[in-house]
Amino acid sequence: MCQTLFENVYESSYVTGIKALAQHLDLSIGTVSRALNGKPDVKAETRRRVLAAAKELDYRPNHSGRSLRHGRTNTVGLVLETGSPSTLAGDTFFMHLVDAMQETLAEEGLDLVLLPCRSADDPIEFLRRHVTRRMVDSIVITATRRQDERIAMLLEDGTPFLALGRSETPGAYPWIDLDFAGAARDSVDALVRLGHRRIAIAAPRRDVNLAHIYMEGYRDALAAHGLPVDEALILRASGSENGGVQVAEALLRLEDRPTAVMLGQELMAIGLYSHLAQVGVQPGRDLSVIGFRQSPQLRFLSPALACFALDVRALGKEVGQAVMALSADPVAARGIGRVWPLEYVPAPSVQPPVR
Amino acid sequence: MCQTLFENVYESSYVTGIKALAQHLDLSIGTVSRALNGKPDVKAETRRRVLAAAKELDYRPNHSGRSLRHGRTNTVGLVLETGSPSTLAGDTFFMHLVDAMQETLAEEGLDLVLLPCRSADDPIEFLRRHVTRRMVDSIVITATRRQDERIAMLLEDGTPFLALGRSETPGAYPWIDLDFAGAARDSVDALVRLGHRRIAIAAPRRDVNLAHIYMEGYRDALAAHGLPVDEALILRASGSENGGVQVAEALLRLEDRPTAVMLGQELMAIGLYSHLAQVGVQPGRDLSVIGFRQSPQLRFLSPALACFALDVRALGKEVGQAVMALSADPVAARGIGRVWPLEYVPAPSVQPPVR
DNA sequence: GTTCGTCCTGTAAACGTTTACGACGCTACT
DNA sequence: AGTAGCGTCGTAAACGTTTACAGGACGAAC
Repeated sequence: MCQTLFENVYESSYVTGIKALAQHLDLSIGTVSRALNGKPDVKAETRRRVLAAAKELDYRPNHSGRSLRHGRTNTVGLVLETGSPSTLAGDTFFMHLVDAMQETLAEEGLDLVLLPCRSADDPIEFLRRHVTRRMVDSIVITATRRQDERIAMLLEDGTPFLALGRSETPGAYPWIDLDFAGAARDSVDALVRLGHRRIAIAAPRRDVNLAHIYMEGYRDALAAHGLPVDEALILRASGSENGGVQVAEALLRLEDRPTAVMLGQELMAIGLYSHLAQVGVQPGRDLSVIGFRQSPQLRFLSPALACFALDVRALGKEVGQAVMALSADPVAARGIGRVWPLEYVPAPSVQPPVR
Repeated sequence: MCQTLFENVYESSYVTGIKALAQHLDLSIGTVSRALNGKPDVKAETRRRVLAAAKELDYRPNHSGRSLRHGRTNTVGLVLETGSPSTLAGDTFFMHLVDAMQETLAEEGLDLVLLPCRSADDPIEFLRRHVTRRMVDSIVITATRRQDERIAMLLEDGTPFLALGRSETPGAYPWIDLDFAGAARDSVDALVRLGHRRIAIAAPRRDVNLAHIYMEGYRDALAAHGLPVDEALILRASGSENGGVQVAEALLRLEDRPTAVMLGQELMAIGLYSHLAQVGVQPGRDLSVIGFRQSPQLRFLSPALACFALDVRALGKEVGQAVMALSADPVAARGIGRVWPLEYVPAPSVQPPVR
């Protein structure tokens, strides 16, 4: 029976993949495929045999073949920028986010791969190469800029994508971002409630998006409390530890020193604490400090730093679901725009000002 | 001319990929492919036209199709464990390593993708799914264990792989690892030279490989100096900041307190410093401390921590080259086993013991 | 004028899957 | 008895590429 298959045995000396399975079972590859994929029109006994043989021969379907046949790869890519110290990269926060994302995606049989984009790479060319008609069928971009050409490119290209971070690039696209404005507002509220009036703020350079929104929340909150905005109290520095040092230096140089400072990046606190310690200024007592995101690296600052907590795993799941919605209904997904809440966590670094 | 192509135009209303290019140019897809891939047997004028049209139509070859045709994907995967605080994940060190790796791989037209393996995943099943006959044609595993079943599986499977970290799993396979033994030796040497005799050591749990080698270097170096090994000075704790706290507590509990401690994980220093500060013990003066790897998170410790520096980018390039050697000559590559040097960086946290 | 070579191009098979379709045997109904 | 239906399975096309091979045009050499 089934001579064609025996012919194949003699034609190609070494067969592989599903064909080998079919030969071994003396079935057609079509039937084997159907059995493996749970299609209804296959006898229970046959399916059992196929599954057993697949396990025995350690059959694993070729990803390229499968992707080529369906129009999709069942893989979503998350591009992260190596080299440049972005908000997300090089952070346990990020690892947990990815972990939770993957958990959600796995439920739908989707894989997640991280695409490291070198700082030397052109981010546009990088996306072109990877995304469209390539390894992944949808993509998550991180560390969005206020003007982000990647978004314009992806929109034009029609590639399903999700932005982790807002942007002012025109067009409707799905994004999820942290509530920077809310964090700024809550910071101001907490400080004003304790009696602070002169509140400094530090944020990274202008081109990164969060700085802009964080600033806006700061101004709005001050206005809501009827307080003036003193431009001298608005400090610019990089978001790294070194930026914190610069902020501390700038603060101490001010003639009418503020009684509190809020930091728009979590790592700044480390440099700030360090420099304050050198000059004998104690956080909390001499200067109230509110950081940004909770981070394991901040847990050992003394006195403990007031900052904002968020449920990373829940965020990761939300991101994962948004990505899946992307594939399911690209049009509807374009309406997704979600601000993820940050919860203020009081700590001794914030105290009433000394008069 | 060329009626078959015109037939295609009317048959399928919407064509895509190289076929669309061919139609647009009124050429066969074979010729177009040859022109794009720089094959010699194509007229210069034709090649020019094809290249121009490819750019105009923004043609990007389908990865699945290409991979299916060649037996390879031109992609190497690096699996990193999310969730668990590994040596590499969640670290700017790691990002720089990836950056340098990618730079090297890009020269040969290879892509690098990061495969996040959830802590909940079975690492073996994860590898099976991704590596063999799938998205990547070679793989880099990180955070090797002393007994690592992944290595055994990959060896048996025949998948080209590189281990970032040694293992005692039998078999010849390529690996690159940091010189933990050398770091331990140099630490002991530096401390003994200053007059320290009772030197404590802290390292993570036994199952991770580096701890074992680090310990061995410690014992050997002590023996070389004719010093006894006091088992009470060998401390076990996790490699995290919390581990450092535990180490500090254990140190202070010892009846005959050592004058120095060496830490097998860079993050430990943070917790250690923090706890020492709480009880008024000053690093350097009261207890000399040598950390492990340099890390931006340690830069703001005071007094500055003595630790070990390494050229991350050079290491990344070495890893990249090793991966390429893997594909070129799998047999020869199995001999690769490289210990990457660590350079001792003195700092005020190490001083002569007070008598 | 035939033959040979060179240059260029088209043809078609192949990579490993999935799936629409048809074929076959069997049961059960009219 | 004929046929409709169902269950099961094989066949073959298709996904987008690459490439071995063949073939056509053309010029040069005999």
